Amino acid sequence: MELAEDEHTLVVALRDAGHRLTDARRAVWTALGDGDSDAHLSVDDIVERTHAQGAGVDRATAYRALGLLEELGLVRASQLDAGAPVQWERAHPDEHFHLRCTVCGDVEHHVGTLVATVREHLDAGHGFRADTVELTVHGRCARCRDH
Amino acid sequence: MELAEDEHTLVVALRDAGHRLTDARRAVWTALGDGDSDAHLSVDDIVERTHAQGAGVDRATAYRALGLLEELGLVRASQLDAGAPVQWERAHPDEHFHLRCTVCGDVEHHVGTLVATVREHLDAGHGFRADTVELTVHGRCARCRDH
DNA sequence: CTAGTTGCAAATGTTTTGCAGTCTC
DNA sequence: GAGACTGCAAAACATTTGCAACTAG
Repeated sequence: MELAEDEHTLVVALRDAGHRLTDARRAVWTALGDGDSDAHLSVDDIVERTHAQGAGVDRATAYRALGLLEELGLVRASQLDAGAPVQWERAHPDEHFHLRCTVCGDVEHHVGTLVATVREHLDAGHGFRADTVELTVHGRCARCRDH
Repeated sequence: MELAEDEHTLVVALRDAGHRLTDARRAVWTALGDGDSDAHLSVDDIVERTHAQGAGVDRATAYRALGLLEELGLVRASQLDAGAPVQWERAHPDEHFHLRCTVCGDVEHHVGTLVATVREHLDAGHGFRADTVELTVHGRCARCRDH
């Protein structure tokens, strides 16, 4: 049931944009949904997971699939660390941003009004129409803050 | 006068941390101060400027110098576009973030209370102690918003 | 003089691209 | 069947590193 719903999202988005549903795209999409949905996966992580699933996808193909899914608004890329490989996650309807703990390395999502606040603030006060708000905070999480 | 003050900042920071003042570091620092101080320069831009100044610095050396100056808090790196080369600017005492116009490509600085607001919000409401807040907004600036 | 720095060249790691074969629609 | 898609290998980038020569303190 969950799987079916997942696939449905993918199928519809691809077809509506005139693209084909292929094993590779399905495998990448599935890999992003595995386990905890908060996962931030590098392209290599994703490729690895597709192999574990039995439908091994090539790295180049994974890059192409992710690029397409990003265009379609199904996935989201973030550069949590400059220089490090880009990390991918399924797009979430709520705007959120990333809290990266520099001690334990954990990445949490933070959903809230903050992004909307930023957007309004800029529109009203600055005439800037925000499309995407990329907010990453590095610091120490509640567990690690006292060392 | 302005140049002398510039250099002073650099000299003091380097010496206090036990590093040497070299032509290469001075050239990189100067390159970042050239022209409009709002410039966001890639490493290649910086190298190019050092050559224009007459004190040509190697790319590897520029990377090393920037890494050091970043540690000393004199410069700041930002990844305005995932995948694109990192861009550098002199550190500014005010916390600010970047507004990137997707039409004209311009990058403006926005100084204000927003970053502090984010920081407080996370500390009070979430127990997260923020060290660095990286906020980049992509959208259309006041000039380009109406196409 | 001596350890910190530099330039050059080569290595690393990520992402992109060209192309012949494959598979979806 | 036609054109979109894939895998493989090679290319293109940004960034880092090893090392011998150089130089600031």
